[in-house]
Amino acid sequence: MTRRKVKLAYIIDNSKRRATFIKRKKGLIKKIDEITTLCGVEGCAIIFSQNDPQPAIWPSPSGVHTVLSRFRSLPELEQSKKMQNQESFLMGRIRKGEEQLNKLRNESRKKELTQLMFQCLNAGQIIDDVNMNDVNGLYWLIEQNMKKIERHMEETKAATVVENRAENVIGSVQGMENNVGAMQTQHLSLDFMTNNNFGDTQHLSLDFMTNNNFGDVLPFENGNNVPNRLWP
Amino acid sequence: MTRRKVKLAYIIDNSKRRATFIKRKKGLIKKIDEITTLCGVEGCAIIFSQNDPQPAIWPSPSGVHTVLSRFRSLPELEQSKKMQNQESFLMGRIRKGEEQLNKLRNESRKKELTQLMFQCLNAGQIIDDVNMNDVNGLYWLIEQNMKKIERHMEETKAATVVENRAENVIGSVQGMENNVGAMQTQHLSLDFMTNNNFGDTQHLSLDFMTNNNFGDVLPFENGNNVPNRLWP
DNA sequence: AACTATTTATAAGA
DNA sequence: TTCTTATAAATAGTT
Repeated sequence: MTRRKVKLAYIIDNSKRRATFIKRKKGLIKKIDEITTLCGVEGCAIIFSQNDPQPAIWPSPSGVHTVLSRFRSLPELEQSKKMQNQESFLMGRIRKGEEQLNKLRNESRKKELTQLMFQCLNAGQIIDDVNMNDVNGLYWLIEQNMKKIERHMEETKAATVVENRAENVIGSVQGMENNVGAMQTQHLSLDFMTNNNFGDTQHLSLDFMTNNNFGDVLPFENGNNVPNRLWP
Repeated sequence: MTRRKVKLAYIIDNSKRRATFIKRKKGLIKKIDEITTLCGVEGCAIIFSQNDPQPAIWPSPSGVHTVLSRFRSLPELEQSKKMQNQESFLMGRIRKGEEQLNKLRNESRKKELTQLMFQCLNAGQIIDDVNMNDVNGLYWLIEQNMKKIERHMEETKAATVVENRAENVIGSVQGMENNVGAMQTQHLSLDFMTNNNFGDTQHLSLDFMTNNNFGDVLPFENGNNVPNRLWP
């Protein structure tokens, strides 16, 4: 500074502050321009003025793109030890969004499967356009429901499953594996009935074979893995 | 600069460039810190060094958070005329993500409603824990399906709806409005049947009243509005 | 918006 | 590298 060494604190006086802001903003941009040119480096800056809700300033031009994709492609947030802050807010934001997306995808897939299950129950059979992937999904879903029911039974010590109105589906699974050369096939027969909360029960039996491991579920990001989507 | 006026161009000499980078980076951060403090303004900067794939530098700490949420809340990307660049790559990324989220939310809600509809159809009545919101949703869903069916009939000129295997639900809606003082109530009776692709049909009739406009759907971001979520 | 007295930033040298 | 220092740049206060 000049004429007087200024003390580093919020400038109360409105016009003075505004003037300073404008001057320093200009200087800042110049500095950033210089460092990028001199050092062959990508960089950008954002500044919001306070009363002026004027958007922001972005110094370097295409730099923003490069900077941010590089930033994004960092191996791990952990690597950001060298960042002068603890955590990148923006990356956090994106990560959060992606988590939400994954969660929603899982929920969505679960709903699809439940719907498919009910459709099958309505039809009394596996309906035509159910592919292997969906059968895996159904298998997974039924397993989950069974686990839930088992937990619930454990808790309530209820004698009969049918009276358990909290759950929709009970099932029994018998598995049998054959190894045919390198190809592993499995025969599975599912036999389940519903207690669909409205008094009536329905039966469905699935019978199929596959060369997939039924236990395989696709790797989703967050906790409760759901086999992948039914409809693209 | 000093000792000599430096010409603004890429510094060829490696060590010289590195030294300059370090010095100027430090200076830059200080400047940003100063402007934010002095002017009560939020700002941040990212710089990647070039050979050093060291992540980046983030000057202001919590500033990043505020800066970016403000940046996000800008009325329109169009407003970014003042930005010294054309378009924020990162914001695009975030916006895309949000669009995906919204789309998925809508799909998800639609699946919930479809499931609920089938449950109702199974039960032959509106099941107990269906709230007004869900009834609105059902109404909406049925309307959508009806529209679809109508469009399809239009296209195929098919005489009977029951033979239309592409759709699940047909319905008829009769509405009647009374204005009771300031409070507007509506009596609606829904009467619909399904052709659930498996040969059998099911009937459901809903009878209810409300002081909501059934036509109201909650404002979702993208296109095809779906009434809001069934389960929190 | 321009001016300048000073403070700051920093290129080059040690 | 780090420190020193001469000098270029930035800018607070003033007009």
